[in-house]
Amino acid sequence: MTEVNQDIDLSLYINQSAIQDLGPVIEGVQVWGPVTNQAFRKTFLEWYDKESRRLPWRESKDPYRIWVSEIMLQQTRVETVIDYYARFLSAFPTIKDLAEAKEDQLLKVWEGLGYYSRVRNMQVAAQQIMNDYDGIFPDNLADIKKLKGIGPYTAGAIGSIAFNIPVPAIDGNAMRVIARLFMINADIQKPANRKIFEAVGQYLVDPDRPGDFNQAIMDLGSSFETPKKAMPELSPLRDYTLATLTGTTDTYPIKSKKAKAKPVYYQALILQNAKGQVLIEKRTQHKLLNNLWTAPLIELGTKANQDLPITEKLDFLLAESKQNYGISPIFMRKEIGQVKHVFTHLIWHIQLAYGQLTGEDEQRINMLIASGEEDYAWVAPHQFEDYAFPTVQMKVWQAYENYQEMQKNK
DNA sequence: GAACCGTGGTT
DNA sequence: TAACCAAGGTT
Repeated sequence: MTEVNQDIDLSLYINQSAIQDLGPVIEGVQVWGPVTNQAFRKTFLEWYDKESRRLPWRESKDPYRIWVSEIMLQQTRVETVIDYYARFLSAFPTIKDLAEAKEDQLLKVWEGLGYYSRVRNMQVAAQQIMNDYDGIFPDNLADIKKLKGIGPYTAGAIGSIAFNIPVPAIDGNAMRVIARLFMINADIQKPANRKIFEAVGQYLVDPDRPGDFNQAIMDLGSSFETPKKAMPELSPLRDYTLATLTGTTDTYPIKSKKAKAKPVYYQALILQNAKGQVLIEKRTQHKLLNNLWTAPLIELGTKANQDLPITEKLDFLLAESKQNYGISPIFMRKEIGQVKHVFTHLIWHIQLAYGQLTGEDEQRINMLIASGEEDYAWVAPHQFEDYAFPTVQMKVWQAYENYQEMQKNK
């Protein structure tokens, strides 16, 4: 089989770098030998001991705390996580608290952090721990991997950090660092290629200090070995990193492009009752933003039927609100603003329409709410603490507020 | 295995 | 500004 890093002949660098011996070929990757590996770990961990970042979740080895931090950090920046981390632990200090919490409360604490299934899965896992492991976080990799929301990376991270299990934690940082170490020509976007990095990572990881080793990779990946504008010549591993030795840092890792986000068009209904409260709806039965609250949304499709004249569009809205909500606002006179929100794979374009409800409409809605079967609620502006809103809805509130300000100034 | 699932910062 | 990116996992 052709080597994945055939572009480079490692043997040429022996004694021309920190590489001293040749090792095995692992998943097609020619790596350095045991002598170099020992020196590499020593250099790396000495750097980590001196230069590691001080982060809240590094103050404790409590597996629960490590777990919470690892879930929050998935696809999320360190600076963003810090505040959420403190608030989450304050709201749910133990696994038991998490297992017994109400979902609405969970989502409220997670509000704005995104990828909301993370916190739902975490609660399921907390319940698994209560039921299957007597409330004690499992201390072996096989059981850790059984927990909902914990995949190969997170299992490795928790296992190595909290329990000193000698395994790698292969995330984006690790794949980038390892790809540059050995000039690995494998597309890190393809799931099948992750086994290459796991195998090489397993070879590299320090068996005595796996947690520190894995966190050292995180720190390196966020300092000198960043995706863009890397400063490889300042890295403690510069003499071990083949991409640095050959000036090819920007070539690695190889990564194919993702699909572009597609537009979807919506109308948001800002429906006011006599008290000036606005109707909101819980997104049950959805996958995106499930169980979070938004203004009633009417999907118009993937094409802007923006070409419709306003009057026709508003007639359409009246028909839709009658059909979807059983109501006919006495006036839905115009579009009062617009919101654009970008998700990973979707772009929402939302037009806001304002309507005042008749007493009859309001009564009908109130009966729905009182019956407990429909997920509607009235909220006063700036009195939102009881409901979890996604960021897109916060933008809708902002647009509505802007409209009200404009009216006031007229 | 590809598509899905959020948000905010950087380039 | 559009594209890319960040300590991924589930379906």
